[in-house]
Amino acid sequence: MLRTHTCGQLRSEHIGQEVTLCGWVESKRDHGGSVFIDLRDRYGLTQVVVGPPEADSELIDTAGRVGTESVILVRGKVAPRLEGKINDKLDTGEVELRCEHYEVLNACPTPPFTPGQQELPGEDLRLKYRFLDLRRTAMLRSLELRSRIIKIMRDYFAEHDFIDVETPILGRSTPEGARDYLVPSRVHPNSFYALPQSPQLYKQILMVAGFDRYVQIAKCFRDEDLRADRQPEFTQLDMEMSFVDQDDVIGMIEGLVKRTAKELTGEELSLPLPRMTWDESMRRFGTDAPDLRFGMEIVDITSIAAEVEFRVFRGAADSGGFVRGIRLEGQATEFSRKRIDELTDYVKKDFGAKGLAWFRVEEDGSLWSPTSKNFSAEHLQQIGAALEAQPGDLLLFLADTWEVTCKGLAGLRKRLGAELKLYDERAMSYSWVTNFPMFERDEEEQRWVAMHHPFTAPLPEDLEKLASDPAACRAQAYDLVINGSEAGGGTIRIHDGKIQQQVFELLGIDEQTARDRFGFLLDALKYGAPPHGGIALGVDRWVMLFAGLDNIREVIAFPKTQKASDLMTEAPGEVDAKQLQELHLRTVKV
RNA sequence: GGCGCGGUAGCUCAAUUGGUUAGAGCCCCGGACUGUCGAUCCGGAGGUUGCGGGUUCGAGUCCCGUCCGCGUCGCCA
Repeated sequence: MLRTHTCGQLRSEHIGQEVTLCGWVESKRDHGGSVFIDLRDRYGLTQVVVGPPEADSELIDTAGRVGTESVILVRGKVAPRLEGKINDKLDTGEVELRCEHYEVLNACPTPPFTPGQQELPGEDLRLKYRFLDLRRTAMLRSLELRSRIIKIMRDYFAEHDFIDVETPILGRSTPEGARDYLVPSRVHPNSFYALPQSPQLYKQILMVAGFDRYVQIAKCFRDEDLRADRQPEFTQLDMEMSFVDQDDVIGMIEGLVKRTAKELTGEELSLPLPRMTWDESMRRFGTDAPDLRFGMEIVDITSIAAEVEFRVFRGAADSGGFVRGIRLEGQATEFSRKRIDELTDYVKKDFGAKGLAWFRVEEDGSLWSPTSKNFSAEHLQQIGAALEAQPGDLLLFLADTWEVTCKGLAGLRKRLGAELKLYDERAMSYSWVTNFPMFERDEEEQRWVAMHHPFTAPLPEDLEKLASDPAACRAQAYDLVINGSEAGGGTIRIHDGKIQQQVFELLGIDEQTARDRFGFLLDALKYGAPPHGGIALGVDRWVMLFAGLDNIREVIAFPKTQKASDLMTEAPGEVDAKQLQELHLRTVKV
């Protein structure tokens, strides 16, 4: 080692020792007669003093000219800080290193930004110079946290007899689900591998193989548009268990959640975690991933709306739609017309709502709105009562299809919850959403599509609905929700070839197609498949949520931009004509 | 693909209704300084206002196109 200690290590007990430190020049204070250098490495910051009597004027001069972010080595004795000069902002603030020997290991030209600077540079710059950005303490902490979380996960599953198995990255494209990333085959002209969207099929095969408990920290790839919490390549903790039901899988994960919460936040969670069915979640929160850190639940007033004169409400109710609303406690006077117009714009543009109806609750408890003359006093009173309105509240309503009211109100609730700071940002909320529907209707293509994936088992009591009423058929599927974010999702799988066949039929996958695409799985299910199920946890999201961040890129060392490029390596890039030729590919001008 | 925000000095930002030579802080360069820790003081350098076109006597500012970054909807079994 070039060094004897790290920059975060020295304390008063080291006073008098001769030590060598290596690190980056975080900052420099040049007084002419002596120079103070803050030397930084991963472990901390130590003040180095280059001055008399240890250093001669030439050394002082040299040190005074060192550039920020240069890598240097300094040797000297640890000395106490002068009387009253202790820096309690630093762990090493009681001491300093009096430099006797100084070496520049690598000089740094003026960097585009420095890790220690006050204002955070633009994100594009941070991504281009990620090696500088990663020197920032905040990035270091995020990635340390990530490392800790992954270790907790690995330890936990190892203790519970899970086998860590690696599954292939080069696989076969499965047309269901997200868009695949494709890799052309050199050996097989016109054929392509697909990068895994998840190790789903492999882990089921491992269950058939009798592995009983499988786990993997798996990279997954989906060629879909990005979001603040979504990257095209991401990490899942993927697991699968045999001879289990939904409660077994949930119980296993709850143990992990409890341990993680305990180790990271010190919070002692009481299990089991709250559970809610999908139906209930949509009814109360309009989303399958409700943020339970605050209330502001959705209230349905369709039955009242059906009676009123106001056309927007009655029209929605008469045409099979819904009128649902939320209550903003004490916000009547806080929300100007302009602010309400902004919210109206938001629900129109983002969720296709036709408008946003609102009422102010007056001092006497009566409801007022620009449209209140279209309501009888009695109806207004009923609406107020339904939402438990108090004087000073603001009530917001959407009158639309079930779907639009769900999405719009869930959007409003999420946005307003954050804007009005209705919850403690450090608070964590964990819960399960269960009993998802098996199928969704794809109106464009006029067919059923699997809500989770085509291997999801229906609830035993809904088995006959597969044939009679697919829309009402519920699945043995469960999502873990943390702070309104989907932090994981899993299912019990179909282990019966006949039921699998039935699901494929319903999805419009005929026997031949099923055989072509999933023949190996159907074979495996035939040759002695145990009942099995599992879950995949979004590792990046876990880290993001436990770090209290709202952006997944902050917990990934080398993330991609919204257009899926890497600004540092400039991936993706063009390739040589020769490479294309070997792959039997030709590009087309766009 | 839609909607929205942004792009001005190396960095973070400002620039009135379209009007003088596009400013400030930080950084950088030179000088001063025996204790600073956001050092201080003096002086200085630094600009194709993302790119292309248009309107205008005059464009950082208005219009059209385009590229890039961010947010969001669609999308994400």
